[in-house]
Amino acid sequence: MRTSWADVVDNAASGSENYGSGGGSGGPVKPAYVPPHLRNRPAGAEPAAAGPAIAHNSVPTMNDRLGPNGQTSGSRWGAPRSDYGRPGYGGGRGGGGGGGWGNRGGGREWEANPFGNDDVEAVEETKSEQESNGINFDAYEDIPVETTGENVPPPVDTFADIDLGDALNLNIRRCKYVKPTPVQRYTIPISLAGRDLMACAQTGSGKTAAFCFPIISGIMRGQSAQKPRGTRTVYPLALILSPTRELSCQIHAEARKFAYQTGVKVVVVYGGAPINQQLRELERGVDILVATPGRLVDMLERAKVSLQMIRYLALDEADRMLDRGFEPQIRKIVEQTDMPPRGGRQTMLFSATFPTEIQRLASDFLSNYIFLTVGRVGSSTELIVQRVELVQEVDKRSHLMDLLHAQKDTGTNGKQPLTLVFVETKKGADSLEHWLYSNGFPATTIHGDRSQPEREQALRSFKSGNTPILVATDVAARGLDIPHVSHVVNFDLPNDIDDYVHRIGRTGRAGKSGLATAFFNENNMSLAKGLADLIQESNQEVPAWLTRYASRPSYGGKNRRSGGRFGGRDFRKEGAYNRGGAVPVRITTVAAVDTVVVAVDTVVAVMVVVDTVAAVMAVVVTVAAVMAGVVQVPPVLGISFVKYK
DNA sequence: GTTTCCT
Repeated sequence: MRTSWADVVDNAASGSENYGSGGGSGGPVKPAYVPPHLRNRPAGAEPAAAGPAIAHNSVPTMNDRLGPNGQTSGSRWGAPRSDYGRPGYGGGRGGGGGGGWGNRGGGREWEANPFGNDDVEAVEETKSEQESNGINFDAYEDIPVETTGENVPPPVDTFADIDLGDALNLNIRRCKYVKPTPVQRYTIPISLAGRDLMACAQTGSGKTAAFCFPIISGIMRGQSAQKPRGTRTVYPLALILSPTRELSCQIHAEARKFAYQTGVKVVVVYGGAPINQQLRELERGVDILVATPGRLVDMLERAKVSLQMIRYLALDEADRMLDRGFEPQIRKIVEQTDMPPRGGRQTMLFSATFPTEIQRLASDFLSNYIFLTVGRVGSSTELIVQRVELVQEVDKRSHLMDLLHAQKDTGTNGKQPLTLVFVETKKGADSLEHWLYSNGFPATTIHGDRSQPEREQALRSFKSGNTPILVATDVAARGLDIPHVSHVVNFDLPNDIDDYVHRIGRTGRAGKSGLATAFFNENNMSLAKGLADLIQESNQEVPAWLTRYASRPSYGGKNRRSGGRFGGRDFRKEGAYNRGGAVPVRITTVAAVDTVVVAVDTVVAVMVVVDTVAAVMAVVVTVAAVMAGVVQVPPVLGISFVKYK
């Protein structure tokens, strides 16, 4: 039987004091002012020849790493690498593309243009579309930011302030990203400085770009060691892990845009799809590997992939990746493979939420990291109008139908707005979808019992508006960037307030507003306090009945918020025994005040059960002293010390 | 009690 710190903490259902918000990927950005020197440039212009928009330092090193085939890559900043023997990158289809790129190499492949329109000038042409697809930067004004850690690099105000490289800068313009979002302003300099990072930022605030840009930039400019040769094993330089297949696909699609014509190759692997096809893709070259944990473990065990060259590790939805369900696989990937240890790689963890106990776990993977929170608790969700309605189980369906009927009339252009309905179980999802469909509502469903093609079809059908109602389990709760979701219905509320935060974060993205409705009844009492506090912190009115439930001690449940502070707190700052960077003793109060879990590091842990608050404090002080080597263990209070692993 | 994550 496996026992770990994670299990202890997780089973303990500890009360934590942490909270964050947000979590998503970069959405579309408001087209805006293009400085004169960037105007009228041929879209496909070879940056190295066209003259950099940003003065790059003249690093005298060549990117001379060897590709899997042993060819030398002659490229550095801006220029496409030829280390996979690719041919001319072909400029790009459609208007404007063309020139410059792709006069190198002579290989076999053509890099598909991930952009619909390759013309940088389109940035200006689409100014009139601001309202429809722009990030509402006004929504990001005055966002409180907290950073902790040693020597935190200062934020930047514009992409031009960052030395990302010509090719990447061009892609940023192609993406119509004009100005970095707050999380990007802070994380990109931190990442470029080579620092490890734990970042909490709001849903839909642009985290994907925040970790992709520095990785791509770093690989473009990086000195690289020679990859081992003579095997069919592939050696990615960066690994991005995410908790669902669809999210990995989404990250891959985003990253491919950012990496277009940089020579940096991005590949995604995930379950439910033919593995041989993915292996072939890998063998054509991979710098950045985006993966779900299961499929990656499979490939590692088959020795198809080696992590020994990994320079960057990013965990998206990092708190989910380190909770009980995923933690063993993540440990296997990060700690039990040939991946360089922490300190030997750069590790970046991102999520909208970061419970304290997960921060503790996460610190195992980090080295002298910077902790960053962007966004006040509440500001993350102020754009999302939250409604909580008292609905009994038997009334849920008819109540949902009322909501759907009501908003049918509010749709624009004769189209019903997109509604995402979360349920607790896979069976429940199928059953609700069937019921909706037979009642004349075009719905589809996404959950883990459906085949991967079915899941992807459901998502496409929802996005396109063909079936404007999507019934989903938590597979769709995190990270997915689905434009135009105007309403999230928590048909069944989740057990964890953090899951609620992520679910409602599927609407109100990129600074837009959204609506979230929750059906609350006696089965959700444990969520009452968390929900009431969250709504309160979002400056919205809490229903009186919910306040009453929340104030009942037995129903209050845990409150993971940190007193209306920022989106999360660096757990290193908490407690009296862990000041400074090192963490001599980690303490979690569990459930009630009668249980304390103390961990000294990942190897040794002690569980102590006592019965009064005073005893808890006595134990804490004692254990801390013991661990610090100050005193011998006294036989205090009949404490049982359980050592494991 | 559930949901993700290799066949």
